[in-house]
Amino acid sequence: MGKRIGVLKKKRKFKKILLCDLDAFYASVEQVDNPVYRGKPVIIGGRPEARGVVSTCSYEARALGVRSALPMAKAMRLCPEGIFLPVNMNRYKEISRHVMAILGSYTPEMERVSIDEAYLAVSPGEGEQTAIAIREKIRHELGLPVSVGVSSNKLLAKIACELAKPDGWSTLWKEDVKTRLWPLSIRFLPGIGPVTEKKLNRLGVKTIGELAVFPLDSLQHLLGKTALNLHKYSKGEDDRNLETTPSLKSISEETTFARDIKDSKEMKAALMELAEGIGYRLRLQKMKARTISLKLRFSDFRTITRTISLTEATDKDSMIFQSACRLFLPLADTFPWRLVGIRASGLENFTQLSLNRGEDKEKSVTRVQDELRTRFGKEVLYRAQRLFPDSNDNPSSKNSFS
DNA sequence: TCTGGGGTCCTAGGACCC
DNA sequence: TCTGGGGTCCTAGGACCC
Repeated sequence: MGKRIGVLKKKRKFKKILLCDLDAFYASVEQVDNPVYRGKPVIIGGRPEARGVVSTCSYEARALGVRSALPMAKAMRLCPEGIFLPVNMNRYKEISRHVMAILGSYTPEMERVSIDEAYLAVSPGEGEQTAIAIREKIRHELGLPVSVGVSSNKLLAKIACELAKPDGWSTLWKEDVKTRLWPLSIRFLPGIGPVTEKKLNRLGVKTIGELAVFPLDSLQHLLGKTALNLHKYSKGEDDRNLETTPSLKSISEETTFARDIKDSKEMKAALMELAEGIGYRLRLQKMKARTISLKLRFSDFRTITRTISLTEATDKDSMIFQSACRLFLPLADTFPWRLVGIRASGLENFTQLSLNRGEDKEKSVTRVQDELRTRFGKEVLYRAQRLFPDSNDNPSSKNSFS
């Protein structure tokens, strides 16, 4: 009887899922801001002499073989006529806020995936019209191309968007799985990168269709827990919900030196800057971290991490710096170093209980510094610290490795 | 050709506790 | 004299994504 009721239950109308992804976002923003760049190979990235890589490039540059993560020096050889620009993150964030506001005006159910990408859930009848409207509105208000995929779940929406790029939109439904999903390379599935692709290729699995008919138990042997998800994906199944309010799990900053360094003093200065950056962002988020990790990359590109759990969560620059130094100490003679990073995890929300009256000197100095940083940026803060070194006498700066 | 930065999630071993 | 089993936390490394 119970089963019978289940069968009779009114069939649920499922929402449509849209994935909106701005095309070559940073490069497109630069082309909108500077019309002379339009139709030309625009390449955004770090300085080649500082070992920078390509962040994003316009489709004109892609046609010449330039790709994200390519070393800038190589991009310059591939594309000597290219327009090479530094990353102007503040500008991209500003545009991103505008884009997200437009997307949010179509539905409250939105998951922001990154600076240039978001999932939307809309009523069953509104998928295609919304895709068209969004593309027109973003083009009209901001001049930016955006691709949109429409389907019944995140996976198919994502792949539909991928297939629609650049500057298009498309759908990909469950009934299209065999004809349109299965012929695609397994690299279209989220979670399959170069390593997993190679593993699967060795088993003779190259397309999503081949993955779908591959025995699940052999797949689990090879890939563990992810096998089950991939197997579902290969059949176009995906039950992930939209995460409309994702929680932050960690905050990290890292820096690659322009040249490998050997000097512990230089390392200390770098750690200090990273610790201050992370402390600032923790306080901005009103969070404290229970775990601090140090990341080192050596000149041969070998990378190690060291982690310490604190007895009490912290948002203090000095505590983050000290923890990083403690982790670094046993490694102080393992140079030369190429990269150093600090990560704060085990994040806890906290609400400030004490008012300014009760705060100690370090706290009040930090608060003033944070305000400077928020208003004028970190370069201005550092200049102020050099001009008024007294304001920089918080305990952290007295620490050293020995 | 010499390989960024900021994230998430998974695995696996060991410590520790009951 | 031989050696449990489960749960949780911590740590290190790696794959992947944008």
